[in-house]
Formats: sequence, C-alpha cells, structure tokens
Amino acid sequence: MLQPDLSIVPQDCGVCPIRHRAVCARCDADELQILEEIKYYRSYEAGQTVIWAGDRMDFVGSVVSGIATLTQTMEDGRTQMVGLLLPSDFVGRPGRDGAAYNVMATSDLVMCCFRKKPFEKLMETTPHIAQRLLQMTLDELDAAREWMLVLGRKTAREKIASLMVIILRRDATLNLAQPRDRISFDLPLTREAMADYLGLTLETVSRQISALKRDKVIHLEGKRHVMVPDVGRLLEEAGDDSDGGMLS
Amino acid sequence: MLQPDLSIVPQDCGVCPIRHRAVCARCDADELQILEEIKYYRSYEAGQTVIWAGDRMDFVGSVVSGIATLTQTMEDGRTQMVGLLLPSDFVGRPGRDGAAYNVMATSDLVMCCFRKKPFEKLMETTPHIAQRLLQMTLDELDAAREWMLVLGRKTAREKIASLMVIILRRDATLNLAQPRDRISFDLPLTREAMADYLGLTLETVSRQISALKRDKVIHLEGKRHVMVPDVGRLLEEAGDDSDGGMLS
DNA sequence: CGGATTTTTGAACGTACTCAACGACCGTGG
DNA sequence: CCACGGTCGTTGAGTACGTTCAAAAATCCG
Repeated sequence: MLQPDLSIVPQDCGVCPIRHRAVCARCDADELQILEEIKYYRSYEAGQTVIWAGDRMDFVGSVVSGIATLTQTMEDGRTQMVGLLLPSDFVGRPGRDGAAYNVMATSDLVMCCFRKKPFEKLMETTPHIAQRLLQMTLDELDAAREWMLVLGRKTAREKIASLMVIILRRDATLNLAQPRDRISFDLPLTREAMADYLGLTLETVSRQISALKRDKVIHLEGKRHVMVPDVGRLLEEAGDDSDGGMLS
Repeated sequence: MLQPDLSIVPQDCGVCPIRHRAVCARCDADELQILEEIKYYRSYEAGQTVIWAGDRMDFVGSVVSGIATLTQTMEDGRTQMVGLLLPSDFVGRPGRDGAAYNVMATSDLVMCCFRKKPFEKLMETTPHIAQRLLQMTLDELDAAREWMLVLGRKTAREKIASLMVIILRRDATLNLAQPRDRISFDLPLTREAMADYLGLTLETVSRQISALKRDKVIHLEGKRHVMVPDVGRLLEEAGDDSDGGMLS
C-alpha cells in the first residue's frame, strides 16, 4: 500500500496522452525507440510521497496523469509549495543526484520514468531532448517568476483569484476548448495545499473563498467544483491587467 | 546620457572576466570565434532601464560587470523583483520576441550582447551553448524556488537576513575566497530595491536592518557596507537550517 | 550652502495570523 | 441503521506583524 505500484503494463509512446507536450515532444520515431528501452511506469496513490528532499534520485520522468506538488519545508514546519506538476510536466534534474524538493502525489498519479544515467547519456547525443527540456525549463522559470509577484505583492483575495486563473489557464491549454463564459473547473488541491501554494494559512484561504462566493465572483458546487460566471471579473480580482489572451 | 554608450572597445573573449562562468563557458576556441563575430558590448549607467517589459528585444546577452534587476509591475504600481543579475548571468530568452520583465541597471553595467537571430541559429548547431544555457536556467529555477519560500513563508527579519545570505553566497562563489569569520560585503541595492525584492515596504526594510544592527547580528559602515561578525548567527536569523556548505 | 534623494524613526491602522470551536462529509464497525 | 472517529472545511474572536502616513535625519552633489 505504501509502495508504489510497479505492476503497470508498459505503454507504447505512440498512444501516450502526453506524447506531444512532454520532454519527448520533439523526438522522432528512432529517438522514441531508445526512450522506450529505458522508460518504465510508476503509479502512486493520492497522498503518497514520491520522493523526499535530499533523497537520492535515480530517475527523472514525466507526469502522465494526475497531479503532483513540489514543496520546501523549514525546520519549524512552515512549508511553501514551489511547483504544481500537471500531466506532461518534468520531474528531476539531470546532472544532480539528490532531490531538491519534496515531491508528493496530490491525486492518484502515473509517472513515466527514465533511469537517470541512461537518460543523461541520451541527452548528450539527442539534441531534441535537451532542446525541449530547455524550453520547458524556461517556461517553468517564467511561471515561478509570475508566482513571485503573487507571493510578494498580492493580497489574500488576489492570491486566491490568481490561483483560480492559473488553474483555468492550465485547464484550457491542456484540455479541450471551453465555452466562452460560464467556465467551471475543479480545485485540485485541499485548502491546506492551496495555503502552502499561496503563502497563507488555510483559514485565510477558506475565508477568502467564502468571500468570493458571497460577492458572486465564483459559485461553488460542493467544496471543490468552482463555476465562474464572469471570467473577466475573476481576472480583475486577480489583479491581472492582461484580460485578453486565451480567454477572450 | 539616456542612450547606452556604444563606444566600447570590443574585448577579446580570452581575457573576459566571465569567460568560464557565462553561457559561453563550455565553448572551445572555434566556437568562441563564431561568438566573437556576433557579439558587441553595451554599457548602461546606474538607474538606466535596459529594456521594458513587452518591448521587442533583438538581443540576448550576459552581464559582464555591474548589477541588473528583473522586475514585474502591476497596474497600480506594486512591483516585485523576480531576478537579480550578477556578472555572468544571462539576459533574454532565445525563441521569444518580447521582453517578459523590466530590466534595470542597478549599478553601472556592462553587457556582452549577441544579436538574437544569429545566436538562436548558433544554439542549434552548437550543443555546448544550449547545454550551458540549460544548466544556468536550471540554477535560476532553483534560485527562484528558494525565493518563493522567502516570499511566502519568512518573516520580515528572516527575509532581510536571507537577502544578506544570498549576497554573501554569490560574493563567495564569484569573488575570491573570504576569511572564515568577519565577512563583509556591500549591499548592491537601495532600501527600496530590497523591499521590491523581499515583498516588503522600504520602511520595514529599514526597520529590520536597524533591528539586526541593534542586536549585533550585523554591523554597518555607512548605509551600504555590512560586516557580519558571526555568519552562523546570520544563517540562523535567515531560518536556513543548512548552516554548513561553503561558509564553514 | 541649498535642494534633491535616500534613509530612519514614530504613531495609528488594517490585513492576515493564531487559537478555538463547530460543521460537513465519509468510511468503518457495532 | 446510527454511532463513531477521522479528515477536511468553515467561522469567530483577539492578536500581531507589517503597512500607511507623516516627519525628521542623513547623505549626496550641484
């Protein structure tokens, strides 16, 4: 129960749902074949720890399905989420032995793993992989920097709205197109996880979600499902000036 | 006065002070020669804006000397620093036309610029450059994530101490080795810039620096020069558990 | 010196935190 | 079936930390 389930039937890269978004996105058929040889699948249950910060890490890999988080913890227990990993996101750093952060499965999670040594060697001979990894890392750096603005300068209400906008955006790019207005989505995190993401307490998160509901910015169905009657309004609440983009 | 000074005598890469740390670190003599052809130097005065977020950017480059900052601004003026660029750090993103952030020269600044198009083409044919850029981007991502912990979870006092630890560390790796204790350094930022970095107001920055001085954690000479009688103590104040590392 | 800029310090305020209790939901077992 | 415990979420009251507004002090440079 506490061990990852290793009895997953290996899947063909050709039918992989993240084939064209993950680190292997640019690989051609030959390159995929080499990857097939060093890859294996692992699945984790919701709540399980994938790896602890500081532990030796003998693999890197991609999230195939489910959601994982990267967190950092101080001695006294204060924790800050530093990454939210959705399908196609990459985990691990080639050229480093230990994990820098805690990686936790927030939902049931399936990962496509590559043994680290062979992967590193492959990276040297296969520019397509390194190129794609650079692109993905630059995107993550941008996301981290946007998050620094949220953490450093936004109010609690703006932080909650910003989180919802981020989830909305990632849903929009990942899934199919959504109807223009009346967009809805599921919060993939508990109140506590949201608090760790936003640098707040879970009580403040709860209060601000209630406030947004009271002010008709959002509408809740159950604890997790959010309906947004007016996306523009939510963007205003988030303090994002760029109201255009993919949601117009 | 407001235009960058372009009348800099081109320098030989062989004598470049950041030769072995910048994006060109892994290049061999042949590769350097190609770089020499597309590079040029630019210098900026303290306080000048190198580029505004959203503006077209026709170059990428490295900081040769001086200090630059990356900042993000909200409509109402709240600003958050998202990057502190020291010599050898890379500016710009290959494959993107517009600047994502404001880049400002905090001190007098010299940059080694590469025209973007030729640089991008060079990256495809020269694995050494892409490899080094990936490495540097991963390092920046780590730094950004460490900063997320500072912004999200640390107190004002811890934030100030953390900033000093970061400057200390970067000084230590950049410059020569320092004496074990009694380390000293210059704050490269105004109180306001520190506030933008730390997600605080400049008044709070000033108060906390005064408090650290009153408590003998630091000793000030003038406004900018800081002496640290006990580095371990400063690390404690920063909330960093890892007291070992390069400073022991 | 005079004027602008940066920094320090003070007093009052407000947002988010802390501590605490309560409520909703869910699976388990009597 | 309902009582029970556990997890997750909500709400309340009081507090603390950092902000805001204001003024004075220090520094820089003409």
